[in-house]
Amino acid sequence: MNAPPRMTRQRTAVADALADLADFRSAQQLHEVLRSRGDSVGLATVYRTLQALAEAREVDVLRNEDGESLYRRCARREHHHHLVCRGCGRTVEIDGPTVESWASTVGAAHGFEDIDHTVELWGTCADCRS
Amino acid sequence: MNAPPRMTRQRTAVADALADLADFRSAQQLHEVLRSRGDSVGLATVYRTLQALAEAREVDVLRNEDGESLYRRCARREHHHHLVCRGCGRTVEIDGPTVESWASTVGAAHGFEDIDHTVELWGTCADCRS
DNA sequence: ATGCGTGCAAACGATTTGCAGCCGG
DNA sequence: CCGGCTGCAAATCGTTTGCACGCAT
Repeated sequence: MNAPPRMTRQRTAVADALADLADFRSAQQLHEVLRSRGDSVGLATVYRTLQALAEAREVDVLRNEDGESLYRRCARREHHHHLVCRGCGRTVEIDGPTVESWASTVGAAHGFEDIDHTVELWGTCADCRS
Repeated sequence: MNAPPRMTRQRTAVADALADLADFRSAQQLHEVLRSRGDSVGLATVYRTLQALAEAREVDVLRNEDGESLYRRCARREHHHHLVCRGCGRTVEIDGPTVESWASTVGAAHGFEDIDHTVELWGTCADCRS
């Protein structure tokens, strides 16, 4: 059994920041947010905490077009997809229509197993356009 | 107007390697393939060439789960998706069903523009499983 | 000739990790 | 008190870039 994570000041700070922010943010951006809030936390700790949260499925992770990891505390815990603004990270949770079953069907048809799929939408939101 | 690329030994070597290989490969893997073939090419040149080929849409690029870029010379030039083996990069080109229109519809519905989408399937092929 | 293309090594930027000290349970 | 957490700095690692030289055109 994994011991539950310790409630440290830093972990709380990161969790709080994620709870407030509604958009996908990089570890570095979160680190900056924390710093400006006064809840300064070491960058390495931010990375470690986000990794832990992601593993515990408490936050969603995805990679932007530059390959950076972005994190976000999503409303629904079930599997879903996102429409993310390239500029500010603003996010809209969306339902992948039939994607799920389609994915495993196609995969199986070609002899592949453990099928996983990536379905994300990127765009520019109204604010970032003006 | 952009001048057409010069036909150098290195560019030819990279293009040939891509033509032979059917699977998605990283720049470093290609560099190694070239080396073992005897067509040694500088790693930086491999990166630069792949970048150029990608820009010219002669090869497809996608990021694996580690954020590395993988390249492949796809059969069809039109937009399509892939089912890629996590182990060996073996690839099957697939049609995204209604994804395209679905993407822009959803995007527009939320006030987003310049919608782009990522739809890729990852799995383990029969060979990599045995 | 001309300047794009190359190789090499240094520079980069995001992320990870080693290690000594701290503090939550 | 004890071992997981932290912070910091050093180490990774894929990828990019500066620069002097070579070669395709």
